[in-house]
Amino acid sequence: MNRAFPLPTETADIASETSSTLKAFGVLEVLVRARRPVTLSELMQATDLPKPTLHRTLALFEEAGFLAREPGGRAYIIGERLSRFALDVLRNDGAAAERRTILRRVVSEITETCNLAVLKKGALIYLDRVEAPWPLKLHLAEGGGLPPHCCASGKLLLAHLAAPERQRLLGLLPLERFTERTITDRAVLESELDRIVNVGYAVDNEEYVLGVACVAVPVRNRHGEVIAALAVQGATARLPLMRAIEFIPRLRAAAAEIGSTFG
Amino acid sequence: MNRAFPLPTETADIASETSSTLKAFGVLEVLVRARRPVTLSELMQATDLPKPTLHRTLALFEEAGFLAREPGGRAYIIGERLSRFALDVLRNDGAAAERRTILRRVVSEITETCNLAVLKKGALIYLDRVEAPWPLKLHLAEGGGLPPHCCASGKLLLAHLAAPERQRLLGLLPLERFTERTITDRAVLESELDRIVNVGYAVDNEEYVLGVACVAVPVRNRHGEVIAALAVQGATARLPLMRAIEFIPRLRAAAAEIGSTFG
DNA sequence: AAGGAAGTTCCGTTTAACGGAACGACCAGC
DNA sequence: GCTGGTCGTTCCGTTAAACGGAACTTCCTT
Repeated sequence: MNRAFPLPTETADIASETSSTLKAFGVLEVLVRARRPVTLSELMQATDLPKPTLHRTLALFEEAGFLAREPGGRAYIIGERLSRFALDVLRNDGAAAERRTILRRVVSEITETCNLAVLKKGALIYLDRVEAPWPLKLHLAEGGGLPPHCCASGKLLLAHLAAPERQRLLGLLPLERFTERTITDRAVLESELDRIVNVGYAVDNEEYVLGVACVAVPVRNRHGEVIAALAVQGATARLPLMRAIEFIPRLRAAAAEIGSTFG
Repeated sequence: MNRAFPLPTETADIASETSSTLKAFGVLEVLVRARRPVTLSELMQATDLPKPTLHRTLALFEEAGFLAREPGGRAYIIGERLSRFALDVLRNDGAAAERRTILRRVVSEITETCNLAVLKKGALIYLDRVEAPWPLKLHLAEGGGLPPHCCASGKLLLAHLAAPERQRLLGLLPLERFTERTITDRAVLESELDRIVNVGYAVDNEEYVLGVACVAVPVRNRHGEVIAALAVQGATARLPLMRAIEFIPRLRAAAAEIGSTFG
């Protein structure tokens, strides 16, 4: 099972940890940083833990639904329960409060609704959202998330995926039509994504809901990787796209602040 | 420190968990679902764990940077390390995104709930599941999985096990009765499994829940081995078995796509 | 100052975690 | 089919971490 790329091993030596719980968490951290299914022997190399210990730990997590096995293989992947847990963490952690403060400040300055979103399983999920005090509100993404091909944040995050990942998702997304402006052609969407990477922001000009426009800018971590999208949205009657675009410098500044609240 | 709102307590009893690690994880799950800093005594109520145990667990996480204290208070908040961990989890979901996208497309085409499942320790476990937008939903398999002898995916996966393994499981499964259609006779089940292998799909005609029908087809890896089951399920009022069976060609196509996403 | 509730520490007991070693499954080359 | 090697799984005697009742401290409240 010699894979081309070794796992990241920056982690402090997990093996010397006395608590079984922290050891287990260390294993999960390694596993989660690999962007692919991970085998037991890879984890042995990355963690220096003895084989039976690792095996026991992983079996425990599998049993509990935090991990699962790659079907048809033996490698471990992230389970449903861990995925849910992660989303809860990002929505509720202390840094979320900080991010919300930043969001609130932007909203009060530009008087339009802003939100912060990530991609989860190919759908756009809001981490947070602050409404501007206009009577005309719209409620999106109650549960499962938004289709990424027709909202500014979604297109922005698609645009910044690694090339192979982007290709695969593009090949699979249904590109459902919601308005006459929704991009439903794969080639058109692809060139739109390229354009987004170049100009550094994405727009949604009534592509999902008639009368609603959006502009999104990337939120980057300290390594410059795009990890979330910050967007302003509003009714075009009040916020025509041209006006939304004027907010971009302000959004970028907030995105930088927000980015620094992520590890 | 009596707060106005109690913590969500839906969690399965953490106290009865034998593994210290899972106990600890359960505590984190509770903590993370609260939308605010959480005190030790609140966690005592929510988890039924004894005070010193909780205190030790929390101190451990605090020491390791997974948790922190509310500045100026004693309540626990999410730490930097847990936050980073969560972000890594969400960024890891490439393959899951792909599979879910395929599932979503099928669901939007046939407008019925679909799921992807595997056998784990003799129980049927959902890998993923996408609901159709019908008001009448049913929630199955929250935690431990479904009995395989009375649902389409379960029978399908049993049917494609290697002969000795299949025999062993058949000998062990309790074949509990859930409706008057549940197959509880070992010989009958066995011939049903043989039939399933021949026709290439399995059905559940109200064998587990009255009024719910299912059809499942195999998902195969590149070697042709059955590694998972793709199933459509719905209320018979809307989805009588005959209609579900008409979806089989569509399901097969999706199963082929899904199969190619596995190693 | 007293009473109480929440948080912390102590420490003898218990039990889960540990990991070397043996075993089993799988694959490749012969 | 056999053989050597790798990876995953299980066994089981040993060890040390987790356990939790009880006592203690801190910080409110009255």
